[in-house]
Amino acid sequence: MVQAVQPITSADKTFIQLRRDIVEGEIPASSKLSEVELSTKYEVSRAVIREAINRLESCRLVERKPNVGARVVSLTPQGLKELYQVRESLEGMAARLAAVNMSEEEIDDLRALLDTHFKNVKEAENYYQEAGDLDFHYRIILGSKNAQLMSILFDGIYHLIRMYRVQLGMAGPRITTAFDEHRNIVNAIANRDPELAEMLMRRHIQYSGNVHQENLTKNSAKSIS
Amino acid sequence: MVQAVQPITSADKTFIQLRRDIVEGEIPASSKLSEVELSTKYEVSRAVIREAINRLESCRLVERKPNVGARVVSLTPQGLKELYQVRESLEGMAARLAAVNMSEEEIDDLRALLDTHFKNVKEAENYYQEAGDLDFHYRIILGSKNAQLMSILFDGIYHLIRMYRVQLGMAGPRITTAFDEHRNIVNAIANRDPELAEMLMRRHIQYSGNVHQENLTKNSAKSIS
DNA sequence: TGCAGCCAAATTGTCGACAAAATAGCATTT
DNA sequence: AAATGCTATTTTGTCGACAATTTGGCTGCA
Repeated sequence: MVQAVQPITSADKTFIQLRRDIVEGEIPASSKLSEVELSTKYEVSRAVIREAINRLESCRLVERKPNVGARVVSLTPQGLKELYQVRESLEGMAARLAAVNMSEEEIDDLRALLDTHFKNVKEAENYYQEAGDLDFHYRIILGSKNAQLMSILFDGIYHLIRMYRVQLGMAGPRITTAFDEHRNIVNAIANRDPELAEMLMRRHIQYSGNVHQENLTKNSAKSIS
Repeated sequence: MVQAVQPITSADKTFIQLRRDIVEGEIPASSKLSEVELSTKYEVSRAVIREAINRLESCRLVERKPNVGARVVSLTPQGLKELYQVRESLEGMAARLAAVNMSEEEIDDLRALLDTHFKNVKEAENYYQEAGDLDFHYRIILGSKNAQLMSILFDGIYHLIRMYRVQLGMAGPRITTAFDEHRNIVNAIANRDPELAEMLMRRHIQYSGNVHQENLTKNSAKSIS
């Protein structure tokens, strides 16, 4: 028996499209979201747009004021810092839980993934870089087997962080060092060492967060001058 | 000049009312939420109900399937466990950040609060217990000065945890020991010791989580027999 | 009896219209 | 000229109706 694909409503599609446009910067940060304007642009009724905006609000990608309207959130160094703090905490916990809950098979797959990425990265320096990093974190979060954790990270934090990365052009170098960090984390998980796995993951995210912070202040200084 | 109160829309009120009814169990767990039924019950249009349900979904209090409808989430031991794992992680981080970001005045206030609660608890054993505990955690999360953290905890996790507590009747005793734990956490924050504050907070939540877990399994065993 | 397909009822998804509120511009006053 | 108050316009909030989809039950057939 084939699993029937879940039907996607118009509101779903509009939400996903809108989210994409906001994250990728086609709808710029801090800009106002007019319901009528968007409903003509995306060719759906205002009700659909309203539902999409509501969902975007609960992702914290837009902010709404009653009777006034919705704006895309504005990007601030403070905001990015806060995001990374939450991410560090949650993914640290994810690594801790993964060290307990991941199956041996999942761990083997994760190792294989790392090898593949390593080869690809050596060949085409930074093409696979972001995708590889994402894959890695994605699997560990899945490995935590904690639905709340997954929901908060995948539906919320990750889109926000990506928004910062795309719009402030923060392609962290750090390729080879990040790779060693990834490998150490997998080893900790394979050794069923939750404390170490958490600690390594938290450090790993702290480092990448710091890099982004620096890029951000550098870039905003540039754009001011 | 007086700060104007933010206008509250019908959808806001309905959302808050619905959330209350779900958390307090007046709308039982796992029950279906019919839009027409609710719109007659709360005397608002279906559009308002839909918006409220959408927001409840992003709080993870209800689950929706396209073209089928929304159900209140079901309460499972696994679900409670996952919630406490996330809570431990996030509030641990909150305590860590509070140790850095809370002002001296806020710390003094927190100390005063603890004293007040201690007296009240001694007088009327468990009346102030829950409110006191809530107050304490609330202030530390505020003290983190991290908007993401606050939003995830206040808007999401806390209502869900309360739902479990109310509906599965988990009034943890643990009054005096919890008090000592609270005091130690405040001391760590006052000493500007982030690592210790985080560790103590995480333990504190682990303990209370364990108590609730036990109550839960006990109660569900009871209700089965 | 069991099962497949179909039909009817109920439920959700979408839409356009109206009501209420906020905003912007203009006139008036000091 | 600046500030205040009013009015017109725009924008959001709410509603009821229609369309699309699912669900439950019925009929007919093997």
